[in-house]
Amino acid sequence: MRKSKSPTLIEVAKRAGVGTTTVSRVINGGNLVDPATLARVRNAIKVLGYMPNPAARSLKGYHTKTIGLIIPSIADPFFSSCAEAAQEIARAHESLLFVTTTQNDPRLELESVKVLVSHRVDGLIIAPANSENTELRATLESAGVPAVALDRPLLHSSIPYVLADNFAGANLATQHLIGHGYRRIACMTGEDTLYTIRERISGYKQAVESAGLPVILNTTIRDYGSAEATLKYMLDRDKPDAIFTLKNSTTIYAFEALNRINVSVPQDIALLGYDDFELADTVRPSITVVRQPIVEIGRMAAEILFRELMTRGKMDREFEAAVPRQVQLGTTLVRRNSCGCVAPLFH
Amino acid sequence: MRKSKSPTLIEVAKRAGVGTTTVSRVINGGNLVDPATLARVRNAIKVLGYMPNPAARSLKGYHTKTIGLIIPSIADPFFSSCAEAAQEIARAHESLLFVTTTQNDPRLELESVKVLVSHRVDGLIIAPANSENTELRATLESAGVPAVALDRPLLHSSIPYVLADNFAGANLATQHLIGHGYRRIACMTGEDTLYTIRERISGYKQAVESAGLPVILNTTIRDYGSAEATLKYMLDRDKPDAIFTLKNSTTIYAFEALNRINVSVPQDIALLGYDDFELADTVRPSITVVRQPIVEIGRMAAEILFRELMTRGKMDREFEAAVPRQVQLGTTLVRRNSCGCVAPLFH
DNA sequence: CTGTTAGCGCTTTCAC
DNA sequence: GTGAAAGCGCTAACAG
Repeated sequence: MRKSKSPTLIEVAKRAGVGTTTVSRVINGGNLVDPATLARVRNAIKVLGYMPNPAARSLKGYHTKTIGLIIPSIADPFFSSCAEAAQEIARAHESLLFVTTTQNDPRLELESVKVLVSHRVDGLIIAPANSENTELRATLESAGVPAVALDRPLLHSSIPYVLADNFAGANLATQHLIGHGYRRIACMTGEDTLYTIRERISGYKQAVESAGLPVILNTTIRDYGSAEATLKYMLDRDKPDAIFTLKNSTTIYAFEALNRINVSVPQDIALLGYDDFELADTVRPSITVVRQPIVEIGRMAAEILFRELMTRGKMDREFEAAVPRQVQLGTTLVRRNSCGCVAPLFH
Repeated sequence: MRKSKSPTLIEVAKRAGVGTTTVSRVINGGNLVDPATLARVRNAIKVLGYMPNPAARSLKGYHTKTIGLIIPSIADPFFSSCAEAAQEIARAHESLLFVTTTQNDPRLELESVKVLVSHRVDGLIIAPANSENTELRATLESAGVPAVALDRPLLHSSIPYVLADNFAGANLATQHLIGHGYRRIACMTGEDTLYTIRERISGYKQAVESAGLPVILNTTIRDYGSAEATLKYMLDRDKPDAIFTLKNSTTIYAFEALNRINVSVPQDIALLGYDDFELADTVRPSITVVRQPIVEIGRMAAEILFRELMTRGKMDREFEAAVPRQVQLGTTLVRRNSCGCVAPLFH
C-alpha cells in the first residue's frame, strides 16, 4: 500500500516471457500477435494489475486522451449542462475532461489555455470571454491544439464554433411581443460585453426599429438592486408595456422586482426572458422564454472536436469539408403566461 | 503551425549556454543558481516560450498535478457548485481537475475511478453512489490514491469525508413544522437508496415519532407525474397538514402539483423543502427550505485532499492528526412563507 | 510473429 | 554553482 509502484510494461513482459514490443502491441489492440502469446500476455497483465502509464505514452508524442473545457463558470446552469454533455462525448471517446473556469476574465482564460496546452491536452473546447481576443486566438493557433468555440465564436480565426442563433432568438421574441400589440418594449440585461448578449441586443433592436418602435435599452443590471432601481426608473420615464430580459438572472430579478413593486404581469407589463429555467413554468404567471438547445451545443462542440482529432493527420485535411465547422443552432420560443399568451393547461 | 513541437528543456539549456541541471533548477524555483545565470535562463525560457512537459515530469515519479472529481452529474446544481469550488482550490494548488460523472451508477463510478487512477491523478474527490460499496472501497484503497468523499461518506473505510448533517437538518426542519402546530407531516422523496436521503428520512422519522406523530412517508417520487399522483393519494387518505420534501426536484414537483390541484400553501397545507434554490424566495408563497453549505462542502473536500497530498511522505504521517478528516457541516433553516412563517419584508 | 534498442523530456545523483 | 549522464515507462523502427 505504501508507495505501491504500479507494475510496468517490462514487468509484464518478463512475467509473460515475451519482449516489450509484444506487450506494447497487446495493450494497443493486440494485432499482429499470436493468439497464444496474446492470451499469455493478457493474463500477465491481469495478474499484475498492470495499467499503461499515460505519461510515458504521451512522452512518445502520443495523444493524452484528455481534452480541456474552458468555461466562465461550472456553477452556471447553462455551462454545467454543456459540460455534462461534453463529458459524455469525451467518455465515449475514452477521453478525460479537464474543466477550468474563467469568470469571463481574459487573463484567467489565457492562463487556462496555457496550462491545458502545457498539459498536452488533445483538444480544447472554449467559451471565449471576448470573441475579439487577439491574444487568445494567437495562443490557440500557435499552440496548434485543435479547439472549438462554444456558445461564443472566436472571430477572425479558423476555429470551429457551435452556438445558438442569438440574434434570431431575440429578434423573434421581440416580434412576438410586437405581435401581442406592445408598443414600448424595454430590453434589460447585464454583461453587454459578451458576444451573446450583443447579438441579442441587435436582434431586439432590429425588431423594434423595423416596426417603428422606440429602443428602450438598459444594460446595467448586475443584481436584484439594480434591476429594481432600473425598473422603477423605466416605469416612471419610459412607460414600457413589455420587458424583454436578455439573460436568466436578469429575468429572475425583473420578475421578482415586478412582483415586489406590485406591477402585475402580464396585465400591467408583459415579461419575456432569454433562456429557459426549470421554474419558469411553475411561477405565477409562468414566464415565456427563448429556449436554447443547451445540451446540443455542448454535445456538438465535443463531437466536432473529436471528429477533428480523428481526421488530424489521417487524410491530411482531404475530407475536412465533411466536418461541419460553423454551427449555429436554432432557439425555441416557449409561450407561457407572462407575455400575454394563454398557456396550455398542461405541459 | 504544423506539428509545432514545443521547445524542450535541452533547447533552453543550449540557448542559455548552460546545462540541463541548471535549467531544471530554474524552472523548479531557481534555488542554488547564480543570479546572473538565473536571469539568462529565464530569458531563454521566455524567448523560446518554453513550458515544462508534465508528462516527462510525472514519468520521473512525480505527481501529475491533476486530481479527479467523480460526481453523479455536472448538471445538478448541488454538484456543479461543489465542482466549481473544488476547481478553485485545485487552481490555487496549480492542479488541473478532471471531472467525470456517474449518474449514481456504481459501474460507471468504478470505471471512473479506474480510468482516473490509470491516468495517475494525484488524488480523488468522490461522491459515492453507494456508501456501502465494498468494491469501490477496495479499489480506492488498493490503488493507494488519496481520496476524500463528498456529500456522502464511504463507510468502513479510512477515507476522509465532508458532508452536511442531513439527519440534523431534516430533524430540525421537521421540528419546525411540529412547532407550527402541524400534526400530520408527510415526507416525500425519491432516490431513497442514497445515503443523504436515508439520513434525512431518519431525521424526519425521529422527529415525528418522538412527538408522537404518525410517519407518513412516500419515497417513490420520480417526476412531476408521480408527485401529483402521490399527493392526490395522500391528500385523500392521509390528510397531511404539512409536507416535507427531501430533495430539490421533489420540492419543485410538489409545489407545482399543489398549485395545479388548487391546494393553497400554507393555508391548506404547509410545505418545507430540503435544499435551497434561487427561486425559492421568489415564487408565491416563497418556500421555506433547509439550506446546505454547498460551496463549503466542495471547498473543504478539496482542501482536505490537498493537505493530505502535501503531508504525504513529508513527515511520514506524524502530524496527520492535524488534518481534519471527518467533517460534517451544519445546515440552516431558511424561514420563508410556505411553512406558515411570515417572511421578512426584504431579503 | 517477435525481440532489441534508441530515445521522448525531465529530474537527479555524482563529480567537478 | 554547474554539468554529464542515467534512467522514468513506453513506442517504433529495425532486425531476425
